[in-house]
Amino acid sequence: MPEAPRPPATNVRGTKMSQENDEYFVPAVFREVVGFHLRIAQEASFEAFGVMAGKANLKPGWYALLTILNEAGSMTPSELSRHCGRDRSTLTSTLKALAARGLIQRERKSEDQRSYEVRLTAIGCDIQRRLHAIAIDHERHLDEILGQDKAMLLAILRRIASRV
Amino acid sequence: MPEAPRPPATNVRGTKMSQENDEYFVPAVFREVVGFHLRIAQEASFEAFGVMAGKANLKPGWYALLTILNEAGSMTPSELSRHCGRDRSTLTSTLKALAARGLIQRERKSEDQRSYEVRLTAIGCDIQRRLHAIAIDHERHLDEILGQDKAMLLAILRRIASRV
DNA sequence: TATTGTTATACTCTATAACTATA
DNA sequence: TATAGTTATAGAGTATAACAATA
Repeated sequence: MPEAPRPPATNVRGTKMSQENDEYFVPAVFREVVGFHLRIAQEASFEAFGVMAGKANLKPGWYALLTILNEAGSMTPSELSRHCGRDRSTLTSTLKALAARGLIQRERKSEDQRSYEVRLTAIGCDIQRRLHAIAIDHERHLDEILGQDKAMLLAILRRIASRV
Repeated sequence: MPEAPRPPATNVRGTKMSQENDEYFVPAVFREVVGFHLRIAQEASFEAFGVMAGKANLKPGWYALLTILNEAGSMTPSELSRHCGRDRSTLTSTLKALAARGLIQRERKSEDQRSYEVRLTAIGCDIQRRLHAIAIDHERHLDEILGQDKAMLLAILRRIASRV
């Protein structure tokens, strides 16, 4: 099924290639492969967001957590981990860092002494807002790239995520 | 910009949620965010491939390398790294493992004693074929999900990757 | 000087298993 | 016994910097 060998490309992703239409390098075998293009597009998008956040000295990895908290008001770490789709244990160190920097506050639950509610502090709200502004900016950029196709892209991606 | 707080969801990705149309959990704020859905779709697709490869006791991470080598015939590690869009140093340990298992062979270049050509052995070709069969299978599954929309999705993803 | 492959090192993100303190 | 949060540990996957050999 792999295509015939090709003259060795001397190119890198991001470099214009004379034989291709794409502006980034794609090994011939992967040209029509959905998973490949999904990965490249996802990496490009995430990196662009990360660069913008980095310029503002903000951790891109905080964005999802802070935003979910901002939306929910408060939540336990276990609830948060379910909202992120990641294991509880992966949140501990991040929550610790967020607390140490005063972005979140923890409050023991009276009904269940094992657990506690996490909520944003004023600083946390501010940082969330700044990250969100970057995300909005990034999304606007994607909107420009996507034009009329955004709704269709989202529908297709949802279909992949729920049925694959 | 974030929407109003919602009742805390008790759900996890993959679980049906009564209030949503999606079959997996999506925090309200991220519902129309391209980057979020890109990530979820990419993870789902990659994981599905990984599960299939795992069942055959094959490392999904080998697929790209072996397939590029199969296509090109032979290549130096530096060339390979450029084709993958990763730093040279990230390939060393994988190439070592592939050589140790007899999937690739290395041959010193006469013109440049610093470098060598990597090519698949018969075993390497076989493993590549098996991984490729899984990839084809996976792609067929995606084709079923995508139907007529595949070409459009690929075009949109290429646009994101090259312009973001 | 520049490049190739390698090493050392580190950082991010993720997971599992076991621990503790509660329930 | 079961659950919430934590810890220890590990494994991908990636990157940068520096080194030896060679160009």
